[in-house]
Amino acid sequence: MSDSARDKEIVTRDGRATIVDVARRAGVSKSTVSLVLSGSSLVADATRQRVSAAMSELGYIYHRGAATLRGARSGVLGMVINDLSNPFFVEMAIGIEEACQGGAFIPFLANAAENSLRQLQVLRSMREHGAAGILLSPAIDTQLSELKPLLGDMPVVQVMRRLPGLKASVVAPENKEGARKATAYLIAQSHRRIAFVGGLASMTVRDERLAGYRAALDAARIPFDPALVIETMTSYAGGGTALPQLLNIAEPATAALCFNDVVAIGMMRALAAAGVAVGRDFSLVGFDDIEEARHTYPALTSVAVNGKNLGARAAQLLMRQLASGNFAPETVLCPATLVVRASSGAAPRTGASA
Amino acid sequence: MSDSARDKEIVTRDGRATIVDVARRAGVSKSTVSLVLSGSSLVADATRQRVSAAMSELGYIYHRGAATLRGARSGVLGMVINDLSNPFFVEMAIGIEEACQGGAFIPFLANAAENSLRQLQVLRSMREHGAAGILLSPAIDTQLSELKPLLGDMPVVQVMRRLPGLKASVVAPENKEGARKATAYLIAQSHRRIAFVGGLASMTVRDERLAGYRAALDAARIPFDPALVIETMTSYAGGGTALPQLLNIAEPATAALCFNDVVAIGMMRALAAAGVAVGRDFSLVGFDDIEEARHTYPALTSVAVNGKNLGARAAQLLMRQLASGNFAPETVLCPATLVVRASSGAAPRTGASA
DNA sequence: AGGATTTATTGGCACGTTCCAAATCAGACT
DNA sequence: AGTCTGATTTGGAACGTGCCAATAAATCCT
Repeated sequence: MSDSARDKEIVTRDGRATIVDVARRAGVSKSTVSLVLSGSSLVADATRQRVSAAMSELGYIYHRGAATLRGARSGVLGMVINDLSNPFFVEMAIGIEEACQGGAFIPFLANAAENSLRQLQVLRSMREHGAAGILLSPAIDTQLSELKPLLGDMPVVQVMRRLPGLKASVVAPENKEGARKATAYLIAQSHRRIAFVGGLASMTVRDERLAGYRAALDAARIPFDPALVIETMTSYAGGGTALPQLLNIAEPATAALCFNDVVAIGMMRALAAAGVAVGRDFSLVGFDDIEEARHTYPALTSVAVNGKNLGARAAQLLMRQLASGNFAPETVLCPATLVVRASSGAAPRTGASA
Repeated sequence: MSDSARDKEIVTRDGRATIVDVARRAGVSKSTVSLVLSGSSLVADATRQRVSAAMSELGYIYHRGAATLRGARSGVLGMVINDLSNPFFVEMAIGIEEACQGGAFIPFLANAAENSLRQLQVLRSMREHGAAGILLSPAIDTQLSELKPLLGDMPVVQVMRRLPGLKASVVAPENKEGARKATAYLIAQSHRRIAFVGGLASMTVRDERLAGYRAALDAARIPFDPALVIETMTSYAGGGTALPQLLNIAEPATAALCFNDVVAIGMMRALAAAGVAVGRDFSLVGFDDIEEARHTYPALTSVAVNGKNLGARAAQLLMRQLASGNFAPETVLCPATLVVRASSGAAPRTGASA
C-alpha cells in the first residue's frame, strides 16, 4: 500500500503544492514546469496547457524564496517614504505606483515616519527579501554611515529628499528656482516684509528653498531679516505656531512663502482665526501644490512640483537602470512652476515702503 | 595553491556573505551562527560576540528566502489599500504602521487603486514572499471567486471595507449607526430635505451608511425620496457633480450627508462657487473625519471614525491571531461619533415644512 | 571516582527553485 | 538504415538556512 499511496498523495505537507507536485500531476518533469513558469518558448503548446491546468487544479503558488536562493531577482521595488501624513508624499507614492503599472516590478511601500531606526529596519527587511531596487526619501536625521552598509550594492534612487554624500541617483524638483520665482512674485506684488516659514534647519530641501528665497531678496536689494525666517514642524499645527512671531513685531510681515503646503494651510487657518483676510491683508504662498491647495479658502497660491510626475520619473529611472545594469548615479531635476491663486495679492498700502 | 586559496576566500560570489562565511570567520559551525541569528540562549556569550563581530565585518545580510524555504515565517504583514488618494485610508495605514512599532512584524503597503487585477498581482506577490498575514481593504469590484484561491490559508483581516462571503475577520466602523446619528442631528436642526451624496451602489460601506440615513428618516416619519440619493465617484470632483441635481429641483435639499469627507469637501467647494453659504443656507455633513475636515472653511461637520484607531485595531487583531494560531474570524466594530462644526446648522426658514 | 545531568556545539539533511548539460524524439536528408 | 538537425524534455547539482540528532565539554550528585 505504501508505494501506491505515495504516488497518489500529490500535495505534500501543509497544503502548499510545489513544482514537483505539479510536474507529477501533469506527467512531466519539474524542469518542464519551471520552463512553463518562466514563459519559455521552448516548451510545446500542448505541454504548456497541461502544466497550466495542473497548476490551477492544485492551487500552486510560486515560492519566490526558493527562486531568489538560486539567484533570481525578486521583481519588487521598495519605496521608503518618511512622512506619509504629508499628502505630497502620498501623491509621489501614487506616481511611483502608476509608473510601475504594467511593468515587471511591483512596488511595496514602507512608511518610516521620520524614525531613522525604523527606516533601517525597513530597508534591511527589503534587502533580506531581495528587493531589486529602492526608491528612498530619507528620514530627516538619517546618518550616512549607518545607511551605507545596509544599502550595499542595491540600486537606489533618492526621490525629493537627498542625503548628502550618498552615491545614488536623485530625482528632485528645482527647489531653489521655484522658491526664487515665488519670492520674486511676492516682491513684484510690492511686498517687502516677506517671511519664510516652516521646516527644520537640518532638511536639505529647506536649505534649497531658503536659498531661492534669499536669491530673490538679493536681486531686489531687500535686506535679509533672520527674524522673518521661522523653523516649525512640517505639519498643519506647525504652520499655526509661526504666526505670532510674524505679526507681533515692529515691522510685521505682509506675506509668507511657506516651506510646503501643509505648513501654509496650517498658517492659513491660524490667520483666519486671527481675523486676518488671507489674500488681501496677508499673502500666503505654499510649496508642492498638493491637491488640497485647490480646495482651501481662499485657494492657495503654491509652487507646483507635481508629486506624481516626480515619483513617476524616479520609478522610470530606477527601472531603466535595472534593465540596463548601469547604476551610475544620475540627477534629474523637475521643473517647479508658480501657480497663482486667491491666497496672494498686492501688499496692503499701510506698509512702511513705497 | 587551490586548497589554501579556497580557505582564504571568505566571501564567495557577488559580495553576499552567507552564514557559512560568517561561521568560518568566527571559527564556529554554521549551526552556531544560525543559533546566534535566532537569538537562542543556548550559545555562550563569548561565542555570540565573536559571531556578531564576524557578521558585521563581512557585512552579512540574512537571506530570508532561504529561511522561508525551511518553513520559517517572514515577519512581514501585507497591507492592501485601494484608494490612497483618500486621506482616510492614509490615516488608516499610518495607524497600522504605528501599531506594528516595536512588534515582531513590519508592514508593507501596496496600493491597488481600485484595480482588482492589480490587487490580485499584489496579493500574489505578497504570498509568494511568504507574508505572515494580510490586512485587506478590498477593491470595489473584487470577485470573491478570484480572491479566495489566492488567499488560501493566509490569515486575513479586512479593514474598513468588507467582501461579503469572505471568511475572514473584519474591523470596521459602525457605519449604519454613525449615519443614523448624523441624519438625526440634521433632522433635529429642522432639515426635512436631506440628501445622501456620494459613493457607488456596489460599495458595502455605502449600503450601510445609506441604511443608517434611511433609518433616521423612518424614525422621524420623513418619506424617503430617491431623488435625493446621488451616486458619484468618491473623489473631490465627484462631490461637485452632485450639486445641480440637489438644488435645481422642485423642493431643493437644504442639507446633505455625504458618503465621506472627500465628497463633502468637493461639494463644499462647488457650493461656495455657486454662492451658497455653507452652514447657513446649506448644511453639509461628511463622514470619516479626516484631518482636512478641520481645515476647510467652514470647518466640516463629520462622523468621526478615527482611521488611525481602526487601522491599529486591525493590526492588533491580526498580530494576536498570528501569535495564538487561532484564525477564527472575528468582527470588531469601532464607534462612529458625530463631530459638529461650522458647516452645519439650522435649516433656513424658507422651506416648505414647519 | 563514576555516572547523570546540563550546557555548548556540530554535521547533515531537507526545503523549492533554477540552470546546465545531456537525453530523447520526430522528421528530413543522405 | 543511418545520420543529422532542430525541437522538447529531463536529471541532477547547487543556492542559504533551520532543525534534529548526536557529540563534546562542563558541572553536578551521591
